[in-house]
This record gives sequence, C-alpha cells and structure tokens, in this order.
Amino acid sequence: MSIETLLEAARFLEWQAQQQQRAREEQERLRLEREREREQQQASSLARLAHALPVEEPRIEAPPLPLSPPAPPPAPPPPLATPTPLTVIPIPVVTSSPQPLPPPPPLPLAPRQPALVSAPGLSIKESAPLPTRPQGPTPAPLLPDSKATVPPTGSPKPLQPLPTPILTIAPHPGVQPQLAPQQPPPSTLGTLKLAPAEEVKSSEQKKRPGGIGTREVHNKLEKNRRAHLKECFETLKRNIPNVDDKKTSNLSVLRTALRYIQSLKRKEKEYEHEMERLAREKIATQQRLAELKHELSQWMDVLEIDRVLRQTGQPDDDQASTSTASEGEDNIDEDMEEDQAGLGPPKLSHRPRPELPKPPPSTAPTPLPPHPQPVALSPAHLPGQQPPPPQQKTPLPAPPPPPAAPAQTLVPAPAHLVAAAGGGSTVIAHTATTHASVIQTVNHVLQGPGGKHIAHIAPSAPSPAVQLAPATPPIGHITVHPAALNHVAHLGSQLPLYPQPVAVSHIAHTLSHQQVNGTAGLGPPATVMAKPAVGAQVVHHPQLVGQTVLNPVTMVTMPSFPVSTLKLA
DNA sequence: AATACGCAAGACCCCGAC
DNA sequence: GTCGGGGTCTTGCGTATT
Repeated sequence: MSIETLLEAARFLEWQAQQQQRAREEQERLRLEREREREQQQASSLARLAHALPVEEPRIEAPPLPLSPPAPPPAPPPPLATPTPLTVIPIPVVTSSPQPLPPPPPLPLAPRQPALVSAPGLSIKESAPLPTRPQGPTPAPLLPDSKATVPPTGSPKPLQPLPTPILTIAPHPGVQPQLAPQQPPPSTLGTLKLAPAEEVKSSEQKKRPGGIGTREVHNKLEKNRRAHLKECFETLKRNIPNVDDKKTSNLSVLRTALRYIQSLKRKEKEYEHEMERLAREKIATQQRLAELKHELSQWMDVLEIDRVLRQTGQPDDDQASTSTASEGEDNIDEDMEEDQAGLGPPKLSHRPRPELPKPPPSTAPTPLPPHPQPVALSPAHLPGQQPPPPQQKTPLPAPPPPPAAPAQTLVPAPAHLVAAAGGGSTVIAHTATTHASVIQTVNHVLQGPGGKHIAHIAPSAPSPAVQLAPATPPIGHITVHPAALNHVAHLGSQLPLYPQPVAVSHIAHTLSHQQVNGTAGLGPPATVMAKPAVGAQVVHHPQLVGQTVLNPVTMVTMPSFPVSTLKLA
C-alpha cells in the first residue's frame, strides 16, 4: 500500500512538474513566437523575402495543439497544477529525463507523449534508486543516452534515421537559437535534451502498431516494473528486523521475511494461548469469589433463621430445633461468637435428636411469611403454625441480595424450600447449593415428626420465594445420604443449633478444603468448625480441588434418623 | 482485434572472493 | 585475472482487458 501511495505521490509530483514544465515551455514558446513575430514583422516589413518563415511557424504553433493531448493523461491524478511545482521542479529533472524536457517549442509535442506513457512509474523509481546506487547517476542519463548512443540490442536503431524530421525543424531560425541557450542552463538536462529527439521518434514509432516505439515504451514500462519490484523489496527489507542492508539479495530478503513471518505467527499463537489461560483463570477466580460471597450470605441467612427460630420456638423439648432456639440466643452475633469460640457443646445439649420431633408441622404448610430470602424454613420448623412474630421481619431483613457475583459465576439460583407437608412428611428442601443452608434445612427436616425428609437442593428457579409443594418430585442434585454415617458434615457442624453429626460434602466449582471448611474466606465458619465433640468430620475432596464442577452438588449425610424413613429422590 | 500488463529468458555489468 | 553471485536491461511471449 505504501508503495502505491508513494507511487501516487510521485506521479502527482511528476505531473505537477510536467505541468510546470509545460507552462514554462508555453511561456517560452510564446516569448519566442513574439520575438519571432517581431523579427518576422521586421524582416517582412524590411524585406519580404522570407516566405519560408511563415511555413515554419505553423510547425511551431502546431506543437501547442499536441501539447494539450498529453496533458489529459497526467491530469487524472490530481486536478491541481498550481504553485507547488516550483519546489517540485527538481523532480522533473530526475524523472522527466526521458521525455519532458522538451524546451524546444516545436518538438515538445512528441516527447511529451512518451512521458505520459512512462510517467507513472519512472518518477519514483528512478528518483529513489538513482541516488542510492552507484549506478544511479548513470542510469537516469543512461536510459536516454544508452538508447540514443549505445543501443545494446536493437532499440537505438530508430534514433538516427529519425533525426531528419528534427533536423528539418531545427533549422528554424528562431527556434534553434533559443533551444541552444535553454539546454545549457540545466547541465543535467543536457543529456535529456538529446532524449527529446529520440523520444519524438519513439513516440511516433510507438504509435505505429508493433513499431519500435512500442518496444521503447515496453522497455520503460519494464523498467518501471523492475523499479517497483525493487522498491517493494526494499520496503520489505526495512520491515524485517536484523537485516543487513548489505549482503542481502532479494532472495535472502524473501527467506528472512519468511522466517520472520513464521516467528511472528508462532508468537501470536503463544500469546493467544496465554490469553486463553489467563481468561480461564480469571473466570475460575471470579466463580470462586462469587461462591464465597454466596456462601457467606447464605450462612448469614441461616444464622438469621436460627435466630428467628429460637425466638419463636417453644421451650418444650419436643421441639428440639426450636428448643435450641428457645434458649434465647437471639442474637446472631452471639451465635457467631459462640461458634467462633468453639463452643460446640452447648449446642449439642440443645439438640438432642433430630428425629425427635415436634408436631408434624408438615401438615401445616403454613405459608411462610413471604420470605424474600432465598432460604426458607420447612414448615416443620416453623414455629409452627404460629404466625411469625413480628420480630422475624425485623431481623430477617437481610435478603442477601445475591452477591453481586459476576455473570459467569455458576452460583445457583436462590433457594427454594419445598416442604412436602403431606402425611408422608417428606420435606424437600430445594435450595441453592449452599451447604450451610442445606445443612440447616436438613436438620430442620430431620427434626420433623415424620422423620422422612429429603433435602433437595438444586439450582432452581430464580424466584427466592419459598414454595410448599408437596407434590414436587424431588429432583435430585441433592443427596441426603443416610448411609454415610461416618461423615459428619463440617458444614453441618457449623450450625450451632444442630449438633448431630451430619456429613456434607459440598462440591462446587473449585473448592478447596479450606473453602469448604470456610476457613479460607469465611472467618466465622472456621471457628465454628471446631466441634470435635460432636464428632464432626470433614470430608476432603482433594481430587476435586482445582477442578471445575458443573452443576454443583451438595451431599448431606444424616445418620441420625432411620434409613427406612428416608425417601430418596 | 488491439492494447495493456506481467513474466521469464538471455545478455550484460558490477562487485567481492579466491 | 578469473569466477560466481547479484542486479539491471532488453525482448518476446502469454494472458487479460477493452
């Protein structure tokens, strides 16, 4: 492209130069004509012997007409022919060498035509190469000269025969004298001057189909092509690092360029891979962050709920879950503190056996207070059928707006707690995959009278509202696993209210052991974990660490209730 | 069919190495 | 001085365009 633009620019400059040259020629011609006219007038007036003069004049004037034809071709590039040329003038000297110089008024016509033909490329190429190369100086003149003087092959032939017409013109009294003076000034043009005559012939010949002129033109074009090619090679060379200006043949340039391009491609691939890797890391990190946030929010919700339960709970032992709450730990902060303090035992005492239950609340799908929160309590735990004390509303305010997690996060949708209040007392806790809430839900369920509870946890509909859907078939991401009795969910243990051993393995995107335990990002849970007394065991999933798991699964193992009563999804 | 354009072959020249 | 490499120039031919 740059070459093209350069060519365009060069053409434009050349064109301007030509215009300038032409204008000067015109002026010169007019001046000559005036003088000649004067002379003629004087001569004619003095002596009417000069009949021949008028004949010649027509020739002189004839040129102008032809001049116009050449102009059009160059014109195309830019309409401007204005002042700039002055500066450009040098260029014409360089490039126009072949043709433009036609100072001689009569002759210019022919020379210009060739110029038109060759103009496009010559300007740039010759200009560039000439200076650079040692040959440079010679070539410009050489072209005309070589053709004119020494025709290596056969091109020059026409030159000598053709001169005759020129000679005829030359004889003009007025023209010749002037031509002579003009030529001297531009010494460089001297050679060029010779060219015009040749060019005239060539132009004439070239007009003839298949004539020598065509060959000349073709040679020029070919030369332009070579120059262009050379320019391209130089450009290419410039764009290749570590290329010696010397010793670099075109072939070597091509080879070097090839190697360079290949290396660039390799680098490009490497960078692409690096970018992909970084992008994956970013996504994983974002997911992890989102999950941690979500867990934190859920955990807070659980605490909140527990607090509510305690507040609303009955002091009776029957309602174990509530009883614990009844102990008056209204303050979440206290729970937190306790948990952090590692005060597990007290809770244990609170929680006898989940199985022990309280009145089958299941039947009472008492509509949970429109709980905006993602986590809801199974009816069994709801203080039953008791209208939620107003207090609930106040403490529950924190509907943890789903942590502003990045869109990419796989964090499941808000939780749904589906409580099957039916006689079967199958409680399905459909909630998001947050172990804390899961545990809690399960624990609550277990406490229910029926004893048949299934905590169903899965990413569900976005609506955070609690749904009581007895008929809802348990869908199973979840897994309440009575069999795995040996495992005590660390998360379960986190719940201060329900000390019974519960194993929960929360498999999420990229969870490390610390993350599962909450020791990594969650300060409070970490301390809560310390409940060895309860027999809590943390199930490690080292094989999952660092792995991305789609469809996070939460496993809750609850040994405390009879397996027979369990209804799996 | 005429013209324009590009390519390749041959000839020539220049320069550095031996 | 010779040789080889590289570059330039000229020319003919083939193809595309008008």
